[in-house]
Order: sequence, then structure tokens, then C-alpha cells
Amino acid sequence: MPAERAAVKQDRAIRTRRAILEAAAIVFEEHGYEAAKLSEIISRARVTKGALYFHFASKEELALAVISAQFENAPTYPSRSPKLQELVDYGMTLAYRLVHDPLLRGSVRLTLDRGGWRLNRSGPYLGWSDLVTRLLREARGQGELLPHVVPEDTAAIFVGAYTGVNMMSQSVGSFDRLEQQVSSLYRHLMPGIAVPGVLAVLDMAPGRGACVMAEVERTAAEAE
Amino acid sequence: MPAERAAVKQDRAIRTRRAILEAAAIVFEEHGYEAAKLSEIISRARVTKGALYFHFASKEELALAVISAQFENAPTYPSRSPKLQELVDYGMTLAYRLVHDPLLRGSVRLTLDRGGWRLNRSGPYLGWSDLVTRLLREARGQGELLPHVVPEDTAAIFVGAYTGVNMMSQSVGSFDRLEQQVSSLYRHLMPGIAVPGVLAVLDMAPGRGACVMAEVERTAAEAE
Amino acid sequence: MPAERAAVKQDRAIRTRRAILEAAAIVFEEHGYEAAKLSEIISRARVTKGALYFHFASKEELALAVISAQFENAPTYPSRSPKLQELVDYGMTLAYRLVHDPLLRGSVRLTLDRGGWRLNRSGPYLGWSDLVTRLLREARGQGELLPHVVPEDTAAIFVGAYTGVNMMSQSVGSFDRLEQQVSSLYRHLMPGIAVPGVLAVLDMAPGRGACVMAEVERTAAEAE
Amino acid sequence: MPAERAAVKQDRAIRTRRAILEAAAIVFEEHGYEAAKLSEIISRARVTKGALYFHFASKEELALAVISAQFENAPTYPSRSPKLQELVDYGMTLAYRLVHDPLLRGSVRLTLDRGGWRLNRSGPYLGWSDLVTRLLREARGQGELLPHVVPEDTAAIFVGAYTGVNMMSQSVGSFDRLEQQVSSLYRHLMPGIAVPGVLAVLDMAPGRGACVMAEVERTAAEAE
DNA sequence: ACACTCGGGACAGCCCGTTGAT
DNA sequence: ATCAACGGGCTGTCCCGAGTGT
Repeated sequence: MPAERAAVKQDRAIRTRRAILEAAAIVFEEHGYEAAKLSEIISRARVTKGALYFHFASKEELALAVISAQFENAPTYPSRSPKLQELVDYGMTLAYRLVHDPLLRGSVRLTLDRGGWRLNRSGPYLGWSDLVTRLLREARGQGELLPHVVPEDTAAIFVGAYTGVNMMSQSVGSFDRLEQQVSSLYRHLMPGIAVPGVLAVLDMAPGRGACVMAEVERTAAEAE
Repeated sequence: MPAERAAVKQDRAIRTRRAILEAAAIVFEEHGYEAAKLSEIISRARVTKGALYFHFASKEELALAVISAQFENAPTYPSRSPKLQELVDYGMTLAYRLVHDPLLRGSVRLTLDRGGWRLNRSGPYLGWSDLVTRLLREARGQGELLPHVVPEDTAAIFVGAYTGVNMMSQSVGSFDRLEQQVSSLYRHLMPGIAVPGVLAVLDMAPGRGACVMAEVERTAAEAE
Repeated sequence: MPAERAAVKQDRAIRTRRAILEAAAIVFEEHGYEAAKLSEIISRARVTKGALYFHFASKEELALAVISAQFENAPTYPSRSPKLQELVDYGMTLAYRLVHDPLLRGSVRLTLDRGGWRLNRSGPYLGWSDLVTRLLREARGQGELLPHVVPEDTAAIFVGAYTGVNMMSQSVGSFDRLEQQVSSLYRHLMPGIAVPGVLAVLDMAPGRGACVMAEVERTAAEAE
Repeated sequence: MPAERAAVKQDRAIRTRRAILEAAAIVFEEHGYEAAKLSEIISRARVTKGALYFHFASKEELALAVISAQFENAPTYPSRSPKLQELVDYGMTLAYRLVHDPLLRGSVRLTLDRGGWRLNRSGPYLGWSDLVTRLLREARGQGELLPHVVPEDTAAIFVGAYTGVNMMSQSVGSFDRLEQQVSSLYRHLMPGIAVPGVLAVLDMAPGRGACVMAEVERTAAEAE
């Protein structure tokens, strides 16, 4: 049966592809795009150059594959009553995922390395800035923001600061503390953004990321 | 006069060295350490490989020279009455210098690329974190900080956020707006740090960097 | 059949590897290790640098491969009744092989260039000195040596003199006369080593090398 | 006084030249011509590149200067009654000088490295072979040689063997034993060359070199 | 379809032996 | 006798495709 045969073949192929992708993510994350060597990737993935070349036509394509692999399992977050809580949830969840998913880390590193921020608007990637801007606009509509806040500007600060904290965390090596640092970042930024009433009810604890992820998975399981 | 002769000789050499350094800073800033090619540096500096090798023994040494070149003309800031104003001044001045000094930009990029944050503590460089921590401690001594602020943690957030905003600014290309964005960052962070009385008197305007630099140069000229 | 698959692929690879090895031997022999240029080797072997890099990771590894390639087809000599005849046979055969095998010449040149004599004791190579010493000890046991001969010392002289004659022969360019010169060396040295009775029956003629080699190959063919 | 000043200058210049020459000899001896680096020579001689190029126009000229520096203080040996004793004296003296004069060692190494044996006939260098051949011819004229000896052939063996023993001695590191090994070489070769009557009276002891050198210097001092 | 061995060019960085401006 | 600059060229090795097998 051709279908079955194809399935069998794809099975092994998929495992190989997955191994290459993960190894690539790690190496890209560690050295950046240019400094990453294919040879290290293949030795880490226990495959030969031929295998890699079969799945990915070039180094660049491999990098793009790493970047876009993340979107396949990106979670969708539930709505929250103070809209700003969604903003917090997004950041905390991202921190949680960054700590646990090397592929996502590689993806982020590549995104920062190559072409910088502009390219992120293109492709399937909508851009954090746009997302944050939208959330802030909605929060503004519900009267959660202090009067002087301009959504676009604050979004830019937000994204920049988040990225910087993430980078620093990785560089310092205290990567396991990323969630705490992101939490701390929120606590530093929110007083300048949110009205007191909202600020008081926001949950910005370090464990928030894990909490939300668990909830998301639970609802996903129920839906099925 | 031997001194004069040496001066004459060093004159051209120093110009060459300077040219190499600036070209290197630009290229390093643009591509990062690994991806930067010596050939581009020398073509941009209008020198030959031999000239480069005469002044710098290796690519790494060149990078280190770019990094440390910044400390030679680092300004010293005057004390301020609200201690937090010094923190603002430091950041705003840095932003001002980043915009106007390509060498400094290259230095920062290299500092982020190579070895990350840890290495900065070694050498003559005390590390931004340490500096910020010190300033915060002094501010705490003068009752300028909100009670829940922990200097070390806040310093980490500060440095990370600043770096991220800087990076994003460069990537987006709207580098001329860096001072405004840094100013914006301060306005977002300070409400979570400073007591209201101090917050009201802090000058965090985008022009603050240029203002302080002018003052520094004026006093330097007077001292001489 | 996996063996066959490997054989097919290796076939071309082996030819390439062989070509590189021989070209390298010639170039190394001509210029010595340091002065030898990889570019000359690859142009002489009609391969590209990629091919070379696939088979040998570095210039040094290539040199080591040339050195050790000689041991793979080193012949084993039959025992002789006057033990000293074996000593003669060894030297004459070596001369014969040196004339006809460029790989062996390269190997010898490299052995002399790099690290000198000491390194040869390590690895699979026991060292000419040890071999000669052993043969002399056996000859002593059979009463073939003059009383004042000390095996170790004589072996050192032997090896040194042999090497020097070989070198000179190559340098002068009259390399085709190597066998005659080695023969002459033996005729000069043996009277100071062997007892008259043995000296009279030793075959030290220039053709001895070819003669022994033919015998060795004949027995090898029979064994198979 | 200009003459005196000039003399002073020459004095320093000569010392510099001498220092360069000795450093070059050591480096050339250690690495051979191609592998020797000018940078190592100048650092060892404590001079700058400019100084080197003031005295020697190129690396090759420096090498040639090292080679020919040896002839300036080459001793002239007295005649001996058995002519073969002169041959021994020549070799033993050379061994003595090799051990004590790094410049001579460098010269020999260069002579072997570059162009090999042929070039030695050209230039001011007459060639060991010719010298040995002449001595042997004279010995033949006085009936000191065994009947089957052919001066040219024996000279070739002699020179080759001597060179080889020297090389080996240096490689092994037991360079202090060179005189003993050369002595041993003579003892091995002479029985195949000299008639018994002469062989009995030849002085081939290891101390012979020092002995002859002392004699030479004594007569040189007397002549003056 | 999937995988691997083998080979192809192209530079990058390094560093070396050399000359001009003084 | 110096400092500064030159440009050639070597080794390493990287990213890739052609050819072959399972």
C-alpha cells in the first residue's frame, strides 16, 4: 500500500527533521545565525550533511524553518476582564515557554539576529509591537490606562524592554530566573501605565505563566 | 626634538588607527563580531590588511580595542541633588552619545555579542549593573525610593530594559528617535521606583542628554 | 550487501585519497614539511581543497598519513644464516624501495624534518635504531661480530650514516645510484664490524635489494 | 674627530650585525630556512626590523651571510705524517666546532636545507667532498689506502655518513655526544679504508678535536 | 522518498617578508 | 636605524551540490 509506505517513510523522516530542527535551534541560539556552523548542528543531531541537505535546501531555509516552527504550537490565550491582564499573561506565558522550549529560544535569537525588527512584520509573524498596541488600545477603551499613555509608544517601550530583559537573562546564565525577572519588569512598568484600580488586581506573580499555560491546555483538551 | 619627531610620526599612525577603529566599529555594529569581515573594515577605512595587522594583531584584539576605546573619552557626570536625577542623566547622556558616536555603538554591540554580560565586570569596566546599583543605593539612603524597591533587582531590570530599547531602536532604523525612546522608558519606569516628591522634579526630557553633555564640556574647558 | 556498497563508494574515494597521498609525498619530499604548500599538492593531485579537507583534516594530519602509509605495505624479510646478511638485506631493500616508491621517500623526508628521531619510537614504528640493535645482538650471539663492537653504538652509527648517504644521494640528484652508494656504505662499514669469516660470505652487491624484494613477493604469492 | 666617531658607529653597527647573525643562525638551525621567521630572529636579537633590513637586504641574503660567516674564522690545519690523520683531524675538529659554535651549526643546517648539495660547490665554498677526495688521493700516493679504495666514492660515503651522524645527533638531542659519535664513525670506517699499519697509529679519540684546535690556536698566537 | 559519501569552490583570517616617508 | 604601511598568499573550513545506495 503506497499510503502506508509513505507514512512509514515519513515517520522516520519526521523524526530526523525534528532532530535537525531542535539541534539547529540550540546552535543558532548559542552562536547566532552567522557564527552557527552546520557541522555542529549535524553532529548534535546525529545526522549527516546529506540528511540535512535533503530536508533543508540551505542554511537560511533551515533558519527560517526554526523560526516558523514556533507558530505551529503557539497557544491562544483566553480573554481577561482587566484587559491589561491579557498583556501580562502574554508576557508571562512567553517567558514560561522560553524557559522550557529551546526551539522557541532559537527562534527568538534568529529573529533578533537577522535583519532586526523590521522583518518581523513580514511573513506569518504579526509582530509583538502590533499585538501589544492592540491590547493597549482595548485597555484604553475600557478606561484602564493612565491618561498620558500613548499605546504605540508604550508598546514600543514594552517590547524593547522585554526583549532586553530576556537577552540579559540568557547572557548572564541565570536563565531559570527569567520568569521572575519578567515579573519584576511588569511590576516596574505597570505603575506608569495602569490606573490604580486596575493595578491593584493584576496578577503579575512569577508563576502566572505556568498557571495560564495549564489553563490553556486544559481547555484545549476539553475542546477535543 | 625627539618628542616632536615622534609626534609627527604618531600623527599619521594615529589617524590610520582611528580610521580603522571607526570603520571596525561600524562594521561590528552592523553585522556583529562573527559576521563582520576584516575585508569590509579595511575597504571602508581605506587601508590595507598590512596596516590593520600593524595596529591590531588579530580580529579579536581589534574588537577589544573598539570596546575599550569608549572608556578613554567617557565623561564624568556632576552630582545631582535628587540622586535619581544622576541615574536619569547617565542614561540620557548615554543615549545622546550613542546617537552621535558610532564607536560607542560598535562597542555596545560587541559587548552584547561576545560573552554577554558577565565579562563586562572584568577589566576596567565595572559594569552598568554595578553602577546603577550604586546609584540606587545612594538614592535609597536619601529616601528617594519607594519602599518595595530592591536596588540589585531594579538595576537588572533597568539595564536590561535600556539595552533592549537601544537594540530595538537600532534595528528599526529610527535611531534618531533613541533619545525620545529612552526618555519614554524613564517615564515608564520611574513611577514604579521613585517617591512622588522626587518624581515630580526629575528632568527626563529627550533633550536632557545634550544638555548635560554641554555642561560637562563647559566645566572641562574651564578646568583647563 | 553493505560491504559492496562501501566498496563502490570507497573505490573513487580511495583513488582520490591515494592520489592526494602520493602528490603530498612528492611535495613533502621536495620541499620539506613547512615549505610544502597545500596548493601545490592539490594541483599535482588534480583535486580541490574540498577533497583534501574531506580526507585529511589538516596539513599535519596529511603528513602523518604519508608517514604511516609506508608501514601498510612494509615487507617482511626472511631469516638469513649469517645474521648480518639480514642487516644488509634490510638496508639494500630499503634502498631499492626508496628508489621506486615516492611515498616512502616522502615519508622518510618528513620523519627527518619533524621532531627528528625521537618521535619515531612512538606509534607503531619501533625505530630503525632498535631494529638494527636487535639484529646486531643476534649476530653477536652467533659470534659474527668483532669483539670490540657495542650493538647500541654501532646501530646509531649505522642509522646515521645510512640516513646521511640517502639524503646526499637525493640532494645530489644522482638518486638512481642510491643502491650503489648504500652498497658502498656497507662495504666500508662491515670490515669494522664483522669477523673475517662472515665478511667473506656477505652479499652486498647493489642488486641485492631487487633480488630480495623479488624473493619476498614470490613467497607472498605462494602463501596465497 | 670624524674618524673616531665613525669608528664608534661602526663598532655599534658591528655589534648589532653580529647579534642579528647569531640570532639568525640559531633560528635557522632550529626551524630551517623556510620555517624560520624574521620576527623570531629580531625578537631574539633585540633589534627592530629596520635594523635588520639595514644590514641585510633580504632573508636570503641574511641566510647567505650566516653561511659565509663561518669561513671567516675557519682554521687551517697543520699537515700530518699519515695523511689520513689529517682526514680524521678535519672531521674531529669540525665536530668540536659544531658543538661550540651555534653560528656554524646554523650554517650547516642552511647548507643542507637550501638547494642541497650541488650549490655547495659554488660560491666560496669548495665542498667537503672535494676536500676529502684530495686528502684521500694524497693518502693513496703515500700507500696508506687499501687497494680497492676509490677516492671519489669513499669521499662521498664519508661526507654522507658524517652529515647523517651529525643530523641524528642534533635531532636526538644528545648533541654533547657528537664528538664521541664522530669518533665512533671514524673507527667504523677506517678499517675498510686504511692499511693495517696506518690504522694502528691513527688517533681517533673523542678529545682529538679539542686537542687539534688548541694546537692551531697556539701556532696562530706564535705567528703573531 | 530518504540518506550518505565524496568532492567543489570560495574566502576569511592570519602573518610574513618588504618597502616608503622621515 | 624607525615607524608605518603593503600586498601577496597560505591554511583552515564553510556551505553546498553531484553521484550513489537503500
